Amino acid sequence: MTRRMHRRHRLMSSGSGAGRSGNTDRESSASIDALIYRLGNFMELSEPDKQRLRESIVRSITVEKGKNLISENERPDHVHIVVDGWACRYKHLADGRRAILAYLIPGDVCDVHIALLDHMDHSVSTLTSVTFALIPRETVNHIFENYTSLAYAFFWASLVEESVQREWFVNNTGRPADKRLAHLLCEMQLRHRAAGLTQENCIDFPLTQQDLADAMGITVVHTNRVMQKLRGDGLIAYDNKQLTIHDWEALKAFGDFDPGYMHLTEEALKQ
Amino acid sequence: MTRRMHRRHRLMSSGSGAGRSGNTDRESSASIDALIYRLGNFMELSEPDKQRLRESIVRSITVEKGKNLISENERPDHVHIVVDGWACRYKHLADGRRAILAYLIPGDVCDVHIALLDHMDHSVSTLTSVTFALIPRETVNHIFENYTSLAYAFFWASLVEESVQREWFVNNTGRPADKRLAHLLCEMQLRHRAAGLTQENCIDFPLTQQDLADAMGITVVHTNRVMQKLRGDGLIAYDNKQLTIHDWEALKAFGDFDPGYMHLTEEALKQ
DNA sequence: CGGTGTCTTGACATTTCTCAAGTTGGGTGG
DNA sequence: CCACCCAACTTGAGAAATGTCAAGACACCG
Repeated sequence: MTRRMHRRHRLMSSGSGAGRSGNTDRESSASIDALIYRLGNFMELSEPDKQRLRESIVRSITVEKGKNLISENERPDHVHIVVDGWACRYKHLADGRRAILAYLIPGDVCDVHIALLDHMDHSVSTLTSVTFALIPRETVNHIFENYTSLAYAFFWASLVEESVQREWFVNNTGRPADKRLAHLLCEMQLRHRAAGLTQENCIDFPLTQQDLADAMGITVVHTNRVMQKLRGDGLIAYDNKQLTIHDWEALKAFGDFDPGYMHLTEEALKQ
Repeated sequence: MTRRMHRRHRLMSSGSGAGRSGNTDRESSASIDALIYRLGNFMELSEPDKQRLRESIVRSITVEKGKNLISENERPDHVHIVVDGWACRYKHLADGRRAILAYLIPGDVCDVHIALLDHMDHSVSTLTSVTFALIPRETVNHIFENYTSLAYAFFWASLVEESVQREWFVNNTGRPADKRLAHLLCEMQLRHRAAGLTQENCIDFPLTQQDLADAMGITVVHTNRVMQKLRGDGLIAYDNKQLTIHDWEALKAFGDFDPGYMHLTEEALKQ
């Protein structure tokens, strides 16, 4: 009776990779492969389902660095999916600081929430220049109501995001700043790997120390010192917006990083 | 084409309230009204849907205080719903401390995750003696695949929980301990009110200071001092496991509490 | 070549932790 | 009914982590 879905891992559909960096013109044709790749982590999407997703995209837009895409309390008409670049969820604190709740990288859905909730409870803005693919809200609702397997896939993605949010909570609540940073870097490395955006132990890392500080809930000054410590200990290197993890096992151990919460497949973990 | 669901607020079905405290024998008949009440916050469930939910419950269990209900990495066979008492989600930190991720009160679903994910990424345990209603996982999957409106309702509950988790993240990451506690108490008061579990400005509050400390990521000692401060300032009173909020507006202001993230209806907010 | 954003450094202030020792209150066996 | 026991709550004093402020260094861009 119950058709169980098993987690399966598929390579991205032939010949098309989620844009690595810079602007290839593939993106302007609303490449949603990053999302399909990600959803495919949970279940194998059928060709018709994939096609359905691709056709749902009405257009794609590019937003320059540091701009608000969605503001708290709005109800956007479209669901946005990151195709290229880094964005973040955030809220403002009473004293004016910005609390970053999540980093969004290619394949991440910014706002499924608005398919069901009547307002955004946080904002989304870009940390680099970002390209988004847009699906009308009505289309998303239509998908939910007519294609169970796609609905499952979106629900799955949402549950995984919730799990990541819980781990961020644990990270910021229970670990000192140095381990906190180590843990965060481990996660970003793995998420990039799982999205096919990494060469070896190196990822594009265009964030400023302020961006990191706002996510970890510490000051820039302290972020700087903690970063120097990790560098000094030979765990990481950072140069020209490229982050290199010199000693993955050591960084993982130091940051108490256990990737179980990311719900990745075996393949994505090893790769 | 798209049938939009509007948020509606309904009183609990006649004559039955979510168990207030103590053990009434109503609970042993697998009262799931707390959940129906909660889901009903988003949309009016049809009578057949309500019936479907009630019939899904195969049994209810009572677990004594301080016991693990679900452990990390397990995949329980049933979805658990709190009917009476307080439980929590938590993870262990490397140094042995416990990080509480969420408090679960009547109407909260402990583990929908396992309908889609293959393992729990955190544990659930009781903070008081707790009664749970159980729905077999297979039944939940069946509901998802055959009753769109109920599936929507569960998805909605999951999105709201995610939103609450984000706010907990902001709270612990961006606010000092005293405001953190004020914010937490505001939330618990409102959640109880929205679940019909409050008289005036007073709620059952059976948590120890250790339970609070583990949720806020501070030590018991500091929790104690901060609590005294709120009491000293005349914001709250705490006696005999009853929490009284003397000055709601002041507590709200002090804790920067804005209930938007809870996605409650107007009615639930005013009441 | 100057300017602006980002990174880095130092000295001192504040929050929170640690440890260690009471105190209180409800429950339980004699 | 008393005596004691244990969990929970309180208190104090000193230590550690992180914040604040202020200034200088670096680097990229127009």
